[in-house]
Amino acid sequence: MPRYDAKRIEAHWQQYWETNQTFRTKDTVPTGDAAKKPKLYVLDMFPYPSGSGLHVGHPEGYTATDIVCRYARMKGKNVLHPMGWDAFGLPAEEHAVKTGTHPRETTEQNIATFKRQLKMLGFSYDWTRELATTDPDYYRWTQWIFLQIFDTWYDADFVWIGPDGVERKGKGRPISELPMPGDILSGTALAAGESIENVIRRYQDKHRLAYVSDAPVNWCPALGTVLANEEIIDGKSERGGHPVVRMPLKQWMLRITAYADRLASELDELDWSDSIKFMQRNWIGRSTGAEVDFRIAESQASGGRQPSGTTAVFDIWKALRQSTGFPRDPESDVIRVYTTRPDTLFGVTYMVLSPEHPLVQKITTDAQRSAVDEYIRKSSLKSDLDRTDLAKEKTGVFTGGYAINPVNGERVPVWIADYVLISYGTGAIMAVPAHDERDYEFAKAFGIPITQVVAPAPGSGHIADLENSVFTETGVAVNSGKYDGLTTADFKSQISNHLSQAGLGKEAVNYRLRDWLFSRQRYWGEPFPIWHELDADGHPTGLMRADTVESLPVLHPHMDDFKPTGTPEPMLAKATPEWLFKTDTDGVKLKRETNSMPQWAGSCWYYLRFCDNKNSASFIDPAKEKYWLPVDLYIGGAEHAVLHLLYSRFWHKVLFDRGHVSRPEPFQKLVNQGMILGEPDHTAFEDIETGIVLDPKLVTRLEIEGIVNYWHEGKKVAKATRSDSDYRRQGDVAEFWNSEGWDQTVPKGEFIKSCPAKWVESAATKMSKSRGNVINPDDVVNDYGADSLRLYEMFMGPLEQVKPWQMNGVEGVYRFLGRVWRLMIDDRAESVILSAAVVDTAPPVDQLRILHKTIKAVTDDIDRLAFNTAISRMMEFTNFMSGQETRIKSVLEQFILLLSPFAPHISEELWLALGHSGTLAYEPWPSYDPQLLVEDTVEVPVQINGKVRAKIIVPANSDAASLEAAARVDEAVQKNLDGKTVVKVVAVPGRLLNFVVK
RNA sequence: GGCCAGGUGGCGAAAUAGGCAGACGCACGGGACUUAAAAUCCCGGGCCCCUAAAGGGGCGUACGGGUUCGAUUCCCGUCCUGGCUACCA
Repeated sequence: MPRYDAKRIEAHWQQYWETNQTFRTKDTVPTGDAAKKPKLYVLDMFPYPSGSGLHVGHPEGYTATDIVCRYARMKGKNVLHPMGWDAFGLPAEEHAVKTGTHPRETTEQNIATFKRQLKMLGFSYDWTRELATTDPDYYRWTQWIFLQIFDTWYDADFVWIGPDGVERKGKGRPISELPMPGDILSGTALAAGESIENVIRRYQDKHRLAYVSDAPVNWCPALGTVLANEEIIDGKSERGGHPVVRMPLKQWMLRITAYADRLASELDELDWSDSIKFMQRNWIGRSTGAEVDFRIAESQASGGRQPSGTTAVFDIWKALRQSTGFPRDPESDVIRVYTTRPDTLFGVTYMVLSPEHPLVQKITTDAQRSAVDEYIRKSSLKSDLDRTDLAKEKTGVFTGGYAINPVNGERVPVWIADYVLISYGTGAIMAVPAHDERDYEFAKAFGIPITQVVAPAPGSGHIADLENSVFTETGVAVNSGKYDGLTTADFKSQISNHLSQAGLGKEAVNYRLRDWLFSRQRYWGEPFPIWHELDADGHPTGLMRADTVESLPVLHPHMDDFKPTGTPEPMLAKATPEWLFKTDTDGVKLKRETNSMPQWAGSCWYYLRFCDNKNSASFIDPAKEKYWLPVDLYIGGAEHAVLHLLYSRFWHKVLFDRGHVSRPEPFQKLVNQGMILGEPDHTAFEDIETGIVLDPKLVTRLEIEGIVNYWHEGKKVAKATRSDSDYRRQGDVAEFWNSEGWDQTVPKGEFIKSCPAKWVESAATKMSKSRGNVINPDDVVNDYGADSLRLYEMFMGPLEQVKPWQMNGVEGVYRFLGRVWRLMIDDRAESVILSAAVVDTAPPVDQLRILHKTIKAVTDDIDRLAFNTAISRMMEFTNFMSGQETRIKSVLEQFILLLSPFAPHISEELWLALGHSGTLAYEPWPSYDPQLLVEDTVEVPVQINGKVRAKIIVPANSDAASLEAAARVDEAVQKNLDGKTVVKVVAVPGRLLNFVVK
């Protein structure tokens, strides 16, 4: 009983916090004096409640935020710290396919497990704000936000002043404000049998931020759904690693590309790590360059070469081009390319169309047609994986066609090759083998000429050796007619101007980011609040109607059979006709959209709902949004650095443009915790003869008379180790225990002579079920308690760093808590009573001093999120106090307050034992007296030529002269200075003294 | 291949406006308590050399250079590890 009993203490205080609603945040926006309290919104990335329960990686970030929140409450802040569940997703549905259990049931069970585990760790969440993305009350508003996006178009030219006073361009605006082109207004766009209203609706549908597209998508048969580009890695599904095929399907897309510029540029104002910002910018992949038109040569038969050189080229072209000017139909007689290096136009020696390019058929000559068709067929069969595998070998086929280089009139051959992607830029490139790596490889492979047009800038140290390597640096133009001698930068801006004046090209911006494929074919996702109109025969007309806000949420239909359809037909298409069809008030027949939303949808806006999770009239009360947003601190894994954070920022910006939220960015400060790796396994053996690493699971351990022998498939492979009692290492040699004692030292990497296997030390790796190295938080809490788990995860190392688990480390912090306990509790008494060493008198200066040092250090460290060093400072305090005969109660009290954010349960218990009642959660955070941090005397190292030769104790405020004087009388210093000439003395008062001698 | 982050004892790590390298913890060794063990408490420790010991000397923050009175910290080059990204024109 009087010993530190984590289990009893933790159960008691968790009960106390729950009964007293200790961490409930007031549901109203504070007014009057309360409004003067600063607010702090601290958010964890909410977990997907998987069937396997909490992983030790989860509490890492959650403990960090919990420390910040508990600290902030004591600092007098109004804290919002919620938790919820990202609960839609495939696993529950896959489970339903296997067992017939409804996904909702599985989800609810998993949530219950997660919730129990989180409560067991004593996090100070306001559980009244709990939400799950699968709650109809929640996804009602997910559907509502979708309708907002559906109702919005992007006006790229709209100029407006942001809330920060900065002028911005481009804004999402209501679809009703979309300007109509002249032919619609004049009625000339009217097709036979179609009303003008429908023509307008079709035009609007094309411009919505949520639109239906027929483009090729990634269909994953194994998962029974299409996947976003972002969900595919090396041509396989991110989830499960299943193959993916590309096929054209009608799918919902969100026009995230419209926001690409703002998503990139508005990162600047955020307090995120550079690497995350970099990854987001990289993903958006903005590049600037030019689009240039190459006219297709009139006839392949005409051998008449256009005059070479730059003479009047632009004039010739002006005459040739049609009067429509540059922005014209790219499928006519020009090949439009995108390039970031318009300065290399004179170096174009061929062009490449992607195999899917619409001009391929038109340009291909009869002689080449069969070869071209064969190449197209082959590349369409290639999965993305094959394309990556063959990345080194360039392939392609000549079409037989030629195009005219607009700057010099040269005829250049047009090829097709799958290294040019239809989905980026214009799907066609001008190839400059001299100055582009890929073009260089291709030209070398097919014997295409290489023309140098950029020379290294004088003095740059670069050389251009085009026989053997490509030159991609910037430099000075050569072989470029009148542009010769211009630097790359000057050339770029001049040529862009000239091209655009001549109507041959224009400056252009391209993004790597593609529009977001937003539909899935699964059951367990939000249904779309959209209906498709049907004509009298029951065929879709292509026109859509949105559900009214009042009719939300669109609930899932009841289904007993969760087997995928095996085709791209969505699961919801198997619903009953009652769910699928209705006749609208105007008599039009409607069919429901049967796709569902991807898992990302719910997580795009949950941080908003936490502020106001019971609101049935609106997704969030604007006053609450204004008060709580932005999230002040957002902590989660780096795996969400790109997708989740990009998607939710996009949604937030749409909501902002439409006036539903007051700021353009949701997450002010973002921190990514580093992954916790599995404990390195010391039992691994490599067969000396074959070099094969043996599966530790197949190695049997047999202990005879203190010697551990290992057997693998009937063969003795090694003896010794796992436990440290029979293995030890000193420097580069290992020693093994055998019957004679410690064996002779053996060089590292070898093993005991008689053993046909050598020792292999395995590195720490990701925790995974297959490796069997998953640590279950339940076990840790059971053995050591929640406070120890929390403390250990914070003590392991810097929050953002990847670090391996070591169960011994938990033991260490557990011992620390035991020491703290015994510092003040009499552990031989029957009940929890203060130890006799604790006295309530005025503290001696040394106890006071270390207390105030600790207060400062811990406070600063929490502010920096440097929890590992904060804990080590508290350990130092404890070590010091353990050695004190009497410990002053007031000192211990202040210390307990410092400890409480880290180890709240034991702290509450000790606070109570120290004579307080109730919780310490809102006690004022200790402050320190700077006077007490100043020592009277300091020890200063004395260096001779940079080497420490002595240490002197001097008054803390000694100046340079008195430092030197004190050092010169020191015996060791004198000895070292003897017979030498002091050339120079460097004195840093309070820190160091250095004699430079000869 | 490109970009980013990092390389410090047996291990996790600490210390950078350039100033005593290795705090704190683990593991290890020695001791105390105990019939014994566990628990707890105390002491030790980067490596190498000299010394019986006290003590002293040398080398040390991946490697090679540089700047400086002084470099784990700044600069240049090399090697290695982790992460992201991979034909984005």
